[in-house]
Amino acid sequence: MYRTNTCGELNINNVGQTVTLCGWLQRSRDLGGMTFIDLRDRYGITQLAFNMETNAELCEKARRLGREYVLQAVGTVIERSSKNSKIPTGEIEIEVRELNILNESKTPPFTIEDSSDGGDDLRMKYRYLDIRRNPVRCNLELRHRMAMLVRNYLSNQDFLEIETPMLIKSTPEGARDFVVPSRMNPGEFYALPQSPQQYKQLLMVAGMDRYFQIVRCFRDEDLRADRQPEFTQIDCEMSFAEQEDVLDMFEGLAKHLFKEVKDLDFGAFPRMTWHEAMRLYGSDKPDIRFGMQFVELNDVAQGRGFSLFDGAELVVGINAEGCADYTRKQLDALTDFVKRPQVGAGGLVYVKYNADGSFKSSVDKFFDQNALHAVADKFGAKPGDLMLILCGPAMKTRVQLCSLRLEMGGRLGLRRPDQFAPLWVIDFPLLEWDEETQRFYAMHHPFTAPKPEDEALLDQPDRWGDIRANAYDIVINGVEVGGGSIRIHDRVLQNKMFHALGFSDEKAYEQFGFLLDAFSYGAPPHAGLAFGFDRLCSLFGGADSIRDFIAFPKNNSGRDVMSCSPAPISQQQLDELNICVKQ
RNA sequence: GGUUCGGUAGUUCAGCUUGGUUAGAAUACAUGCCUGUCACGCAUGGGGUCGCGAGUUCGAGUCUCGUCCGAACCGCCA
Repeated sequence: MYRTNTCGELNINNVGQTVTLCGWLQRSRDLGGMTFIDLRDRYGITQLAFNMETNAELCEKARRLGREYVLQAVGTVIERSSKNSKIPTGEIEIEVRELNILNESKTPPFTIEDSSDGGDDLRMKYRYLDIRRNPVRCNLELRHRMAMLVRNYLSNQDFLEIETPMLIKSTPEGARDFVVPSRMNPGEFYALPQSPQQYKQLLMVAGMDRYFQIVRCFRDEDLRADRQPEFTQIDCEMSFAEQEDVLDMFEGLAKHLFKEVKDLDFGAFPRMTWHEAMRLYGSDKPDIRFGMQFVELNDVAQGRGFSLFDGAELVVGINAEGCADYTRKQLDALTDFVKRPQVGAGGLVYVKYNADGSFKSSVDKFFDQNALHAVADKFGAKPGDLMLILCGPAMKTRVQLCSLRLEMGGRLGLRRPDQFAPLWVIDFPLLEWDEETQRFYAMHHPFTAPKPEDEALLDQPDRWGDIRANAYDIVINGVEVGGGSIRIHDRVLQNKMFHALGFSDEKAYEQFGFLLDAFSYGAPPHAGLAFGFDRLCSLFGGADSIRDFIAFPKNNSGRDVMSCSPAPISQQQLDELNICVKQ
């Protein structure tokens, strides 16, 4: 037997016991006459004590060991003469009588400590060392715990976890597919699933009326801090369910997680239509931990001779409470922020509501004090507030102001990671016009059902952009953590949808024939939702990046810097696959 | 495809604005001393292709251009 106990569990009650511990050498302190070793495993740290007087040979052995050596120590649990209140095992130590070196270690390239001195790149290259660190280990433990909670919750609600294939057919809609060549079928390719969408709908046709799967999904698109080419979804589908049933069920799941993990209780999650979210926050995933809602100013801002305002489709702003004392330098920094290419605004108009009740703005030439007062009233601003205003094409300007709002929220400390503000965004548009290809695309996916009251608009091509979908996203702290929709189960409606997307009957059948066939054999009404599990974990873990909630993530360029993949394959492999690589 | 920031000791960084002697700090590492440490302490020591390439210059870590790598973001992500 390698060990009798872990390095995290022994305390004053175990004094006198003989134990065997295994772990890694975290740090050793050689005081000359005695040596202490902190032995670490994933459960904690226990101090090993060696004394020159009682066992000189063993003490000599202990002082020669290096960091991250793998050790096995046999000894007696004794009470420390000087205790350490900072760790759970701090009242005891092990008086070692036998010490075995299970393995040596090179000095690691960065310190295995909570605040490592290692940069991201280095940590990823030696990820197996990085995971020894508490913060990363805790993230992975959190992920495990949340996965268990999800499985238990859904299982208790009669959901079955059913695996779906990883090698599937490529579809042109949506994200780029990762493709896998088929050796036995020269010139043909599988795709890795972007989500198990069609299979879970087939499972509904198959009568498995409540399905879920914690499943890996793949999208060949550029990465971000919250986007990896392979990521994990909690993928769910229900038959005989209306939108209300789905929202209830998964709001329940979210609440269950909040309760179990964070001990937080929530009432009903607020709901906001997509149009409202865009109008008030300029985003379909608003961060409602703080207010600072958009105020539209066309009526008070236009007609005063300021051509930028007068010519704009929309004049819209936010009120930053208590920021009237912003200096010229701070205002310039905000202007620079909105003028960055990533935001793309032409400029920023400010109105300071000074503490003495007077106004100072960047448009004083066009707006007298009364006019500025009218603007301030529109915002409901108080003395001491700072109003920030953008103008231009409506949607574009809203999106720009959204960036500014989030920036201000960040500067003012209003986006606290320990605070959670969930909501549902509902009634998404069904179709989205794409300028580049001059056609409509499904905003969610081609099987999303329109709202029944908007269905008739599918017969009026000029109104396609106005059709609302029975689609919904769950948003927490400005993060889209999940989304879903009512699916189309009616063949006629599905055909209209394909028609709107510019699919001929033949093309639609070629792409989705198996699903359409299935739908002709008694498809039940069904609906579903998928959570981004990595995002959910990072949100609960209080981090902006999902990378440290994935054991072995890819870097910005989609590379695994540890294994050095992707990598070329041999000519023999290429030949077998009938693939010719362009030089 | 684009924008921004970064690349200097094993590691994290300073130095670059204003080019000029032997490129520093902390930490890690090594050696020695030290019997109650727990970020132990003290002393000594080794450790550098300043990402790479070209250019400007008497002289480049420092300035210019290119390139590679990393990070954040825009595009993209049904």
